[in-house]
Amino acid sequence: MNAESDSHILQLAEIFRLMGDSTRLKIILACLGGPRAVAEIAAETGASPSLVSHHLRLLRAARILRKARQGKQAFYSPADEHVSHMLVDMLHHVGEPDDEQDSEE
Amino acid sequence: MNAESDSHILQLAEIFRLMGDSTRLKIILACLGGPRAVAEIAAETGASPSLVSHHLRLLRAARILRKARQGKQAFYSPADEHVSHMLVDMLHHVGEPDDEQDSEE
DNA sequence: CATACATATGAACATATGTTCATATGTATG
DNA sequence: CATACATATGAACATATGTTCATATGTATG
Repeated sequence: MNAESDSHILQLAEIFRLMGDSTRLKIILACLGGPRAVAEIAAETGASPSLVSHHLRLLRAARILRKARQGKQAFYSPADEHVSHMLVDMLHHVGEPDDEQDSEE
Repeated sequence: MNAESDSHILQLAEIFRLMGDSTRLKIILACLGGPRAVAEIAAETGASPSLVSHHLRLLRAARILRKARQGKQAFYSPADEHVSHMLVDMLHHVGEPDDEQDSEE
């Protein structure tokens, strides 16, 4: 495990950490369909605008979402396609039934 | 956001949460290559056997890794291919340069 | 059955983190 | 420049969580 791969692992863990909170994951998913205003995201996720804003700051800092101000509103959308694609894939995975084998105890 | 998709989101968030710790992510990656004993994982990740064991329990409970006892040792490997594939993909993503655009401030 | 080794577990602790509330900042409009 | 609206920010708090240490459990061997 060299320094470069270790750095990649840390980056990856950071992305997963941010996606590992259901409120934050819902916020990300709400933005997958295109630019969403903070108030829209709050309504769709059921979280307060303040909380959404806090999380959006983290997601933006991690380059998961990008921000675009337009008048009084701020619209957020996915920062790149890597994350979007992966999330769509993962949602499929969760939707599919497990090909699980035995499990002791 | 209906009940089913919400359940999927919670499942997905749980998986991400577990992968969102660098120690745990290293443990998972160490097992991608095939069955690894606890002591091996500890050596490769630099974590104590006790800590590795704690994390392995969580990863097993979440069906991310599966356990196979063989004599005194316990070997862990990926529970299914979904997670393995996704991790490999994600590592590629992190390795590739961003096609980032502008960013204010 | 005693010993040695590998792994697992529980308690304790320090620290990180999600959420709320109050308040500040930014932006358009009269 | 005052008002209204959207968003952002900071402090405070309760709770979750990663790690360590001591100890227990499981398994093979003499």
